[in-house]
Amino acid sequence: MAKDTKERILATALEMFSQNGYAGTNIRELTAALGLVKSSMYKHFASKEDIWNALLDRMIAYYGERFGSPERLPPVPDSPEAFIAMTMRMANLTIHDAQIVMTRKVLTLEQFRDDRARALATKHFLTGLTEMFTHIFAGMMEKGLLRRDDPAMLAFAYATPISALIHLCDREPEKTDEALRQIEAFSRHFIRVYGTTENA
Amino acid sequence: MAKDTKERILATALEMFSQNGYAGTNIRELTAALGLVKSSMYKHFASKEDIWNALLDRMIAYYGERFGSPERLPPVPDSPEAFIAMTMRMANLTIHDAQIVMTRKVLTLEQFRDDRARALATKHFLTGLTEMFTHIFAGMMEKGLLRRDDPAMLAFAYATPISALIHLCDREPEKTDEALRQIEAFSRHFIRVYGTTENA
DNA sequence: TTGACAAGTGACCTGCCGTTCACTATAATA
DNA sequence: TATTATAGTGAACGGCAGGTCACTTGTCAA
Repeated sequence: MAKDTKERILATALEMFSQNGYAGTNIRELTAALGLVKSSMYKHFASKEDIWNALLDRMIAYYGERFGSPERLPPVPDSPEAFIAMTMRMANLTIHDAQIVMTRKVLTLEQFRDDRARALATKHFLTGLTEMFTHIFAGMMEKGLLRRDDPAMLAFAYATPISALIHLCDREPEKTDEALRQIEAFSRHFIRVYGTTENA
Repeated sequence: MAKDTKERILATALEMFSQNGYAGTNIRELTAALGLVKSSMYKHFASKEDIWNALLDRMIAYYGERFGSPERLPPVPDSPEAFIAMTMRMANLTIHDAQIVMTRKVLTLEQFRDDRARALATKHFLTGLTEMFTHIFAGMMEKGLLRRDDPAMLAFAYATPISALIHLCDREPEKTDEALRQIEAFSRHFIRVYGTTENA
């Protein structure tokens, strides 16, 4: 085994932390899953907590480069159907991407004891999505696709129901299909209520 | 110390489990908080897991008797203002009642490893509130307070944003006031969008 | 060829975990 | 008063947790 051991430790730690939590994970199991012995871990990290901090650094950095900069904002859709399609693309990605799912789970489990996890959880679960949709809705209002209203309020009203269904999928993955159907139904409902043209 | 020790153990367990999780809680601290020594716990419960199961039994029973029966459904409001007032009453209760807050937190922390916690979490966070508002909105539509639409979809669209803000309060209690203001603003927005009469 | 270094090992340490058990104190019951 | 059940105690348990360390191995540069 080569130089990527540090990466593999982080990957496995994310897996185990997201399933059993930080306190419920031990170094023996973690390293054994990599075909190593627990003392080997200390060649790469100073402690268990060090792994946790490195993981959080990663998550924070990843979130920042992915959603932090304005140029990363998605393009404003050109039609109601394009808006629904974009929603479904995002939902599918965020529900099926193992990395993202594990990140959400670990933030869920550690949000009450770690301040950085707490802050990142709020971004992931609430403000991040809302800000993104605020931008999109402002654009759609300019294009005449949505009735004029407070884009931030609409974004909040749109992002949080979807977020609730994403959490449901994290909790009960067997309900994923049902949740995706519900997301689409809600998206269509939303367009029906807030849209300007009543096509399809 | 008397016969209510069992109750006090359960109460303290809920406190500690909701803060540090099941794995992050130990019997020594738990009993010490009650002025007892750890071995005393075993006069009341067979094991740590036994405490956990008893706690879950309680939570499930409490939820059932509180929200399970149809006669426990709240009355349908008679005006938009009454609806908003009811929402704020509910929100204040659920955000400030320590017992309820701890229940939500513990379900959040254990939802991925315990099947009963998983099921109860979905009820608490999603289906319970949604069903309640489905009933309320159906009644409000009958009374002509809401435009005719699918009450279940409206309930989902109303309950989940509020639920998201409740979770925010659990995570960052210092944002409680802001969250309550946001809930009221959202509630007014909702009435503006879905209501039939446009009075304040 | 040698030396230095990075990666991995296994034995060992300390400390805490949940749990058991023989015991005591108390208070109600017979 | 003697008996019995209940609640609480403290010492001890085996086990496993995170962590340290002297050591081996492999790689590569000097």
